[in-house]
Amino acid sequence: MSVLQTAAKVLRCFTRDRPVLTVTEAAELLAMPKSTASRLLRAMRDAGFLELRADGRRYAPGVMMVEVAHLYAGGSRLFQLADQAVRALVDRFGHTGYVSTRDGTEVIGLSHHPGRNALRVVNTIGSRLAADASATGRALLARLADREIRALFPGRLAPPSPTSPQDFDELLARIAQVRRTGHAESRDESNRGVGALAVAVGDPRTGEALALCIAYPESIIERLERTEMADAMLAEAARIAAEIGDVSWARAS
Amino acid sequence: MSVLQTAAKVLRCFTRDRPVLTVTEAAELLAMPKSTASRLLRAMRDAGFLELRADGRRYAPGVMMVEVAHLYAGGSRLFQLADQAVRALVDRFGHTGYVSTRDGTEVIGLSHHPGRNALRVVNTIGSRLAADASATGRALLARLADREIRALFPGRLAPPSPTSPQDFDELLARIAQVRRTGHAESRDESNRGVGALAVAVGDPRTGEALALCIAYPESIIERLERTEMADAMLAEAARIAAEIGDVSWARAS
DNA sequence: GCCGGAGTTGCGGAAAATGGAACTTGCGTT
DNA sequence: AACGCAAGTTCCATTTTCCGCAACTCCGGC
Repeated sequence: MSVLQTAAKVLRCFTRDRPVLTVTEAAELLAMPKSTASRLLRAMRDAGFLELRADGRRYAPGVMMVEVAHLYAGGSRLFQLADQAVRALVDRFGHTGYVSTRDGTEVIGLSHHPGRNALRVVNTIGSRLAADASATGRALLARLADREIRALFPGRLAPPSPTSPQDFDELLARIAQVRRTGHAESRDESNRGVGALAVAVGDPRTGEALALCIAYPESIIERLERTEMADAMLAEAARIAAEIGDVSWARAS
Repeated sequence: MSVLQTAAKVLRCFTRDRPVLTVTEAAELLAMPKSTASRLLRAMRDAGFLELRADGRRYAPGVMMVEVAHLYAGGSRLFQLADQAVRALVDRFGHTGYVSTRDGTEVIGLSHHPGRNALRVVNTIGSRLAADASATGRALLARLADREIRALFPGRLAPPSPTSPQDFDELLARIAQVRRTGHAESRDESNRGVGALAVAVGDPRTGEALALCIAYPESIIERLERTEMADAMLAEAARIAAEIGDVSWARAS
């Protein structure tokens, strides 16, 4: 196995709950000799992937990661349009918005625009949610064929709340509804008390797809506002689809 | 030279202007044979550092980078306090705020909070500014001894505007003023028409230091508001210093 | 069908990573 | 102050990977 693979494994050891790593922790987590871990972490630091905290023992991700990550979406016109659209929606409605992408059965936040309301979702960028149990996820899944979706979910679903799809058939039904209405909706699913609307946009040529999402406290939302937001999101998505040249979108809506 | 070093060099090839890389580009930029570049990029993709765009030729940073980058600051209590403080300042004054750190003679944005005003600095996270020619940079430099600052700037300064320090002595003078007042100020320096106030906070035990910064359109700012903001920033910094246990800060103010 | 640029693959020599064990360091205990 | 202990580093022979060259494939344009 190449060093790069191992280095990537090290990076994946970092989590919200474990933002720093010592040599011993890394060695245990990756089941490697301490000597290997010691040299690897040092090499990663020398290369800029990690930095050594001032105590001299704990390693954390390096600034280089921040610099590079920030360019992740730079090459994607789709992302820029999506991000701009979400910003406009946030400005207009005051709720929190974000742009996400799908990776297998999970969705990952790529950008985050806190709104004016009280919703304090700590940090959605870089964190993963189950695709079946979130509006963003179902909006993105709706772009796949049922057959492809089935292939993604071989096992049983693990619904985090009673308002999430409880089994695969319910997931498909919810997704079918997304295809009809153009938008996905969640209430009280991965985050308690939080509702969300999501719309997917994509570039059919590249297969790239992103979801625009607006999240709000379930308690303060009115049906009228929700309808208005869904319409506004669809309008933004249509604008983006036209700009990108996504003809399939026009068909769907 | 280890693969990690080379991989890091590849990652550093990505910029705002070149957000994707082909095998040939990478080979040219890093002066390596195409075969090496080809295998390296593929290995980096297999490990998750890069992803291959749908055209099958262009590589871009991978999602993993976003995930890891987001944890960069998670291990730092100082960063969390600083970010929170900046958010409060942005809420109060409506201008754009950010948190930065210093890397040699440059400062790098770590978090970014767009304000309500019209200032549309596209994206400060992950981008670098000259430390000598920015408020954040001078605020952070002021924590060093003059001797250390001199060691950082061996050559001549390259002031980007007439309001930046034109030579090393002027830089030292501006920094001395930062030490007296506790805050740094810039006008029309790296960004035209933009003014900024910055205050540094740090943990003397670890040596870690960050700058809080508020940026605003130079044209709309009143002297009174600037004073108020500087005071508010100093108050936040003092709160953070107390929380962290930075006694040196108390001495400076 | 040919050309040229872009990217990949096979091969031997060269360089690096690996794991075990011995060694050093830092720290709290007795 | 010596001791024990855990964390981390260094040494070294072995194994694995990497490197650069050159030959090769792939694909679009002419």
